Amino acid sequence: MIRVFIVDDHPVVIEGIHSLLKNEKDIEWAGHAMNAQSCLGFFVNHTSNVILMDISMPGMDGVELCAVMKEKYPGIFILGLSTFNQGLYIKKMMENGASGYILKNSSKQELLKAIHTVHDGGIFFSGEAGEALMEYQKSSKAQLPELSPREKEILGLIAEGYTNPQIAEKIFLSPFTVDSHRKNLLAKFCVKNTAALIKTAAQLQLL
Amino acid sequence: MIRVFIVDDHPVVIEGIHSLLKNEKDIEWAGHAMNAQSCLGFFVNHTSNVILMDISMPGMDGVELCAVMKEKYPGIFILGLSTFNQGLYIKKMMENGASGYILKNSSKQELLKAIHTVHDGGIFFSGEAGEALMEYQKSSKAQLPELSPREKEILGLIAEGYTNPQIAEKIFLSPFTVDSHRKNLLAKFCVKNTAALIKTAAQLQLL
DNA sequence: TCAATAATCACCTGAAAGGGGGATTTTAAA
DNA sequence: TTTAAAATCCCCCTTTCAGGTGATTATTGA
Repeated sequence: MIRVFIVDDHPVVIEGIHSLLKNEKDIEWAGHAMNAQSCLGFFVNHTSNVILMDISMPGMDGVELCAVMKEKYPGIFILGLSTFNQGLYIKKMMENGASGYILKNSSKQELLKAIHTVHDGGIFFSGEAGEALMEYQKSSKAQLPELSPREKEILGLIAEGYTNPQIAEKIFLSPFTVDSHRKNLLAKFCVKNTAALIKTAAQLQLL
Repeated sequence: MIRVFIVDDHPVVIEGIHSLLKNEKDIEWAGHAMNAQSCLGFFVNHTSNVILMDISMPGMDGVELCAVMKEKYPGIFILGLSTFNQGLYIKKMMENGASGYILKNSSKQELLKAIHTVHDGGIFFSGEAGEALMEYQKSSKAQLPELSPREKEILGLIAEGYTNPQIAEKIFLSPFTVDSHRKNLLAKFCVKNTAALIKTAAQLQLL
């Protein structure tokens, strides 16, 4: 018997999935939580093998909650749930122990298949999400340059409108050093000037 | 009798709202569409007074669909529906004839109240959405500077990484002119350099 | 222990951006 | 028709940025 628990802050979504699953013979409704806190508190008394978890929730989001839950209850399988098709989040979710990812605009058939697959220890991706992940992994180096902490810090300050001398004063560095970091940022993002740098960073949600 | 029709690309949402409304005495389920096209095609044969409409859908989005539907069927009331709490979209939706806006993480009570309110010709906003709208309208002038077509064009080219001389060559202008527009952009956005300009524009979804 | 990376600092050069100051001409609205 | 806004153009000067080249010092992982 598959016991499904859901964590989502949208009543409509909880109701919808409940409605889709309630007539399934091999699936039992284990309950729901509307946020990460109540999930952590409430879940102790329940047993569930599969958790459907919204990636974006107020307070602690699904990505973090996923890690905590997997640590406390290694036996459960977590299926990410979202309206978005965001390669970045899917990857983070997987790194934190999720067994798969499904979009809320998936069909009932796809939802059932996903639940069964992860319950059997498999990995499932929504068609589009799967493609997004592939796309992401293929081009991750080009799209998401790995930034050092210092580079992230300086990128943020550049976006705020600070000039090299101002940044240097602010974080107690030589203007030369700040300039080096800035040039490395341009190189890592494969862009020629600040405008393109900030636009790209904004698009990749790094700001 | 209130006849509710829903346009949303998420089966879970359709199912959830259907489930929440099916036991309501004065509400009748008029059907659903999964995208703007099928809504436009399918809706002719149906009568409905209230349409719940997702603002973000593949293809034509709710904002556009709202305008089209209101033109074809002026008698219906449209209630925007979204996971987000985005003042900008709410405003656009309202400008296109919507009677209100509700978040998908609203309670059943709030959903019912919203449906009844718009059916009676009123205007309804989800608590948070309402605040967002107020916040938006209060600060809209400061946050959303009015840009001339030329300025928008040049802003876009700056974001692409083109320099003044390159832009000048591209759109057959003097570099001086491009520079003037650039300086006007900085002034209108109340920022001191390109980095802050692009960040602000990206945050306001102008890119 | 060795290699790789991050982080730091430095200089030179030319190009671009930013802060001022003006000016004329279209175009659209009042 | 007058006015306002947009769009166009020009020049001054200073600062900042970007490209190139080079270096030393942690820190960390293999």
